Amino acid sequence: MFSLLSKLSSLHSKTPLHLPKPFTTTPIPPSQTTMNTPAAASTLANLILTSTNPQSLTQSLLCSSINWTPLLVDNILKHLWNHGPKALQFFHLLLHNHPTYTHSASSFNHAIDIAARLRNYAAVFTLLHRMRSLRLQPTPKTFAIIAERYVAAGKPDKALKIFLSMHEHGCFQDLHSFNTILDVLCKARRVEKAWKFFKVLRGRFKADVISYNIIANGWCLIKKTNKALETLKEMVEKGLTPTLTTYNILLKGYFRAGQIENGWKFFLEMKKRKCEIDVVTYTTVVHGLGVMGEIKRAQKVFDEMVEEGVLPSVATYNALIQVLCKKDSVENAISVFEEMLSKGYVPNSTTYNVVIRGLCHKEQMERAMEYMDRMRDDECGPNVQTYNIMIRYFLYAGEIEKGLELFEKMNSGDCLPNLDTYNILISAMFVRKKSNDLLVAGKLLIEMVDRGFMPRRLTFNRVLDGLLLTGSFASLMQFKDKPILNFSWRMIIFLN
DNA sequence: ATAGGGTTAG
Repeated sequence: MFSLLSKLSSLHSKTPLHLPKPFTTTPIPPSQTTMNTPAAASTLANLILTSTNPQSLTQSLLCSSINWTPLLVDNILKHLWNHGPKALQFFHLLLHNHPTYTHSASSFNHAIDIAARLRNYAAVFTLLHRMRSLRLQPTPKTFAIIAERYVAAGKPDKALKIFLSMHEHGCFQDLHSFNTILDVLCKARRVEKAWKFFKVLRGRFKADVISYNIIANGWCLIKKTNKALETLKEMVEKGLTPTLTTYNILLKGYFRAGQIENGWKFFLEMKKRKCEIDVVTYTTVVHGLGVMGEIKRAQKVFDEMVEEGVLPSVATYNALIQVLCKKDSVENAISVFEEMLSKGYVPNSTTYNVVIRGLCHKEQMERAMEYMDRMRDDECGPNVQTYNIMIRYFLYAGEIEKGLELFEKMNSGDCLPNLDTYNILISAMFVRKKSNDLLVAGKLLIEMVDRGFMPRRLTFNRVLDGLLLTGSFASLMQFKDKPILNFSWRMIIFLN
């Protein structure tokens, strides 16, 4: 807590420190005038995470003169993304207690997203109504968020229902929002449902090329390339003209379905027809050929694009580096990585993650760690995916302590573990058959549930069985008493 | 945040 405070004051050392009121127990952040830098959001997020007393947290966030802005609030909510309950606690704390600050529509959207992800639909609708009473009209984005969460929770009909009732919430449906709901369904692989819905309403919304592209892409995602073709045929019959995006969708569809020669022929056709193929087209082909092990051809296409004057993007490099890692050698992948640097490209977290995964796969954990450090030096620090890769491979190699060490590191910093992290760690706690590992698994299970993540039933049963068999259940129950209450409450819901 | 290209293990 005090190290946090010193970080806060070092951020704004020129501003005087406001002394806490005599009765407060929690240190108060110093006076801030422009506290909306990413660092400030991270510091405040950590303050919220580490606080155990809601009242003193309220004091800290309200008594100080933090200059609350929508951007700062949004950034804090993003930091707390993988700790939904804390994120909502913070949002409500400002909503109900701050004398002057009012949340923006964007912050409301974040809060609604988090509440919906926790499947707390009552809270979602309360927030929706609160938005309206504050005269912040819910936007089409708000409904897209709710629909997406409904679909993810296996309730696509609820998603359609909320879309159709948008106007009752003061937001009218148009072609944009129609396309959005179609995309939400398709991305969640509910293409059949999207297609039926589309056929009923395409006349009313005057479906355009984008609508058809969305549906075609959906069919491609579930590897039904023929269905995509049929859909596009229908589109042309309706007098709509395909765009380059349409062709790129189909091209990707062939490769994804493993129809590599169809994809290749289609690519040649695109070139012959003189439709201006772009960087996306080339990236699709490089990746598509590469994953099928056609490294030479992939490399050739990459060279060809440069000759044709189409500039590769970071995504193109990422595709090439990935397929080299998988089907060629990490060393060749790394030389492409270095080549990309020398040409002035700035690698992103995907680039690093691809390289790191390649190294891990070749059991070169130390080198992988070095690339993790390089990420820190660049602007993009290691993200959840980076940690998950490293932890997974450490555990896989039997280096459980190192995996746990990395977990502790992320848990105390500003990169919170997600559902994958917990699943990876918990399942590794059963390999050594040590009773202490089972205890750790139990703690992880409590922690994940406390943060709003739902364990799979199998995970839950394995952990409980393990604890009961080794007699560790009692000692687990002494692990902090507050989370356990929350834990049992949630478990009742979980077990119905 | 209206459509297309890079991260995911088994």
